[in-house]
Amino acid sequence: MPTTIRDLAKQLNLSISTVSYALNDGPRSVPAEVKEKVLRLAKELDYRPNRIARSMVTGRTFTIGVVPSDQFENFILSPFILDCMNGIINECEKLNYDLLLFTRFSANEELKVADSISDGRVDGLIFLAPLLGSKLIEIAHRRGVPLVITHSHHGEQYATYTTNNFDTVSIAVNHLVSLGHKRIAHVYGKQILEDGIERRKAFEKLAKELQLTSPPEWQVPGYFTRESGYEASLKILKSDNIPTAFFCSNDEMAVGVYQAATELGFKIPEDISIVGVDNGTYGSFMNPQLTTVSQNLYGIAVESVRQLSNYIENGKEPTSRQFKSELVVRGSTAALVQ
Amino acid sequence: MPTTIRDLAKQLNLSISTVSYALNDGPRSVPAEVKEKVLRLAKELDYRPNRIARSMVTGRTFTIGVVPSDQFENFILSPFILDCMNGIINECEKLNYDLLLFTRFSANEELKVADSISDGRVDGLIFLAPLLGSKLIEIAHRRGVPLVITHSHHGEQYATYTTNNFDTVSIAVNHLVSLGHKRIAHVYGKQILEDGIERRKAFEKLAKELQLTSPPEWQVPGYFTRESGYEASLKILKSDNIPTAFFCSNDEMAVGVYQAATELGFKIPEDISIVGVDNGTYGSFMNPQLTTVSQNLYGIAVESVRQLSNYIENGKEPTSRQFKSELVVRGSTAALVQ
DNA sequence: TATTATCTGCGAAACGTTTCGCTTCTGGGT
DNA sequence: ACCCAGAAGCGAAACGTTTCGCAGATAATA
Repeated sequence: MPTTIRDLAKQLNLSISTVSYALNDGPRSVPAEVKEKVLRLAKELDYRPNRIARSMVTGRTFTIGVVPSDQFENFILSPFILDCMNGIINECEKLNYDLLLFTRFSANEELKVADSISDGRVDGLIFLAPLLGSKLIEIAHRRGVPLVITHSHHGEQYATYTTNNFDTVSIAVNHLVSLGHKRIAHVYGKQILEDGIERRKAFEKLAKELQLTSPPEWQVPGYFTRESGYEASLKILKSDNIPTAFFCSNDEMAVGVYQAATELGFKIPEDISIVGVDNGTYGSFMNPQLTTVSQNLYGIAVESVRQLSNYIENGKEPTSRQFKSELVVRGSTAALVQ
Repeated sequence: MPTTIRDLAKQLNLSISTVSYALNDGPRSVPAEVKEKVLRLAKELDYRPNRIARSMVTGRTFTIGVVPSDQFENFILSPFILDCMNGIINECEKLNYDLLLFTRFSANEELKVADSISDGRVDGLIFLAPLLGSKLIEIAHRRGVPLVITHSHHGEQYATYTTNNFDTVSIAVNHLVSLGHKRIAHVYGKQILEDGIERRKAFEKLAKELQLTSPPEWQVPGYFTRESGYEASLKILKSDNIPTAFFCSNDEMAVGVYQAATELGFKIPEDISIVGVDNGTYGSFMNPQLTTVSQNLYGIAVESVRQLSNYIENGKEPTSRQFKSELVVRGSTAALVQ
């Protein structure tokens, strides 16, 4: 059995409270020699406070919970999630939080998950790009768990950290247009995620405004995964009506388009230009490197942790923020040659 | 304030213990109607047991801690770590554990980290490819925390889940040799990780045995990162003595070599063959796709979680296992044409 | 009928902390 | 000499559970 504070008190003929004050440097003072005695014995007996017991009385756990969106197997493999996680982890390290990763996110156990995320183990929650219909947020909120949301809104009452999807798409499409492209296909993402829906709408709007050639059969559904990008673009590329450029709602799908295009003998960017969204790590691995719209996933993650922490520690209400997207021109886009 | 078991007991004029038995279906029986009454009120008042309090008395947290190796910034971005984490997460979900990700892994705080990982918040620990000199394992072990180690040994007394590095390297090198390559460079990995050291030794041994041409200036140091692979290979590729193939101690560095080679106008695999290790997700994104030695990172992760869990739940001592590596031939290697 | 088992249910201890209220002692200021 | 502030220290409550030991009632066994 590990040493407890009681063991220390007994061996030193001190009360538990005095030992506690000595160990924690407060909230009451103890004479220097007593403190020293206590610390020495603590070290000798390899004492370390039981965090569970401490949490029990203080109500604090110094742990932040990360809730991935449900129905999202292997979510950690998604470069999008990855960059988010990286920001969260690094900022948590700075602010001295550990991270609890909830694993039971299967769709059919929503209530169990709801209990799991609000059972006192965390000081606050970060919802990572939650699905649109998810009730978890509302439940956690009602139960008084501090929370912030990244990459989605879910109502005015929540603090959200997002980008403006219309701007994002606009940046990508205008880049293509400025290179002379008018015939642009869109591989859109999951339609149960805010980003997926909004970007699709944005592209439709822009296509009209900019008078692009982009018939319905060039609007193809992906699921924000490489495979889906591959499948979706394959259909278009095998048809007899081929666009000169692809706008992909995220980088992963863009990678799939690369693959499809390359397999069919198209050269990137000579035959086909491709733009993605996210500026994930993968993109720069490609050859040619992927042109993309950077979402500052890292910064968004950092900010959401900061605000959550500030609420937990100081009660300062987190305020929503929308981040700017930014064009990252690399090798997968080129001027159209007629 | 959330509803407590005491609230339920008071409202129902029952004792706390009876309510507890009703809620937990044991360890003592309660009449059906009482149980129903309790469950109904529990639902009505949105009662959910405080997990901290439960842990306090049971000593169980149903949480497994993941300890990344120290001095490893942005570790989650490493595809190697990623695949490990993915296996861990998925298996934890199956076995109903949540995951605590320790964040304070800065080198200069080893003792703090040591306390952090052994303060009662987890039922067991997984050490993810720990550094060779790390004292954390020994400390945690001494303190009685159940633990397993992946991708490293650290002494007979620990349960470890690894691959045979000599075999791994041998598979890669023999593949190259079978294609006619004799002039092979090696971008080796971090020399504070067991994998880095062992693979380097293995390559040296094999180079001798197979009478390869691989002068010292072709043994270049990388740090298991893409950047380091790029830098390391650049030197070789810019010299006037160019190998026909590169063996890279992991996929990430191989990606760096791709980049360097491509920039300098070498064609893969026509001019230069490249083999990596790990079979990480990235490799299949490359063009041509990377030939690699698969390490079954996922399986290793799954097994380590299983064994750890089996020890926690049933006291069954975890037993070390060594996993087989496997050649995955893709597009980055080709027969040597002279 | 007497004895023993089973069912109900309660009270209280225990887990390991933090912290409040209280008492006693010391020393400085009038 | 007296008062009061502050220091030093102790005991106990509190956090919210689980579970043990007991006791009384009811049912089963001989």
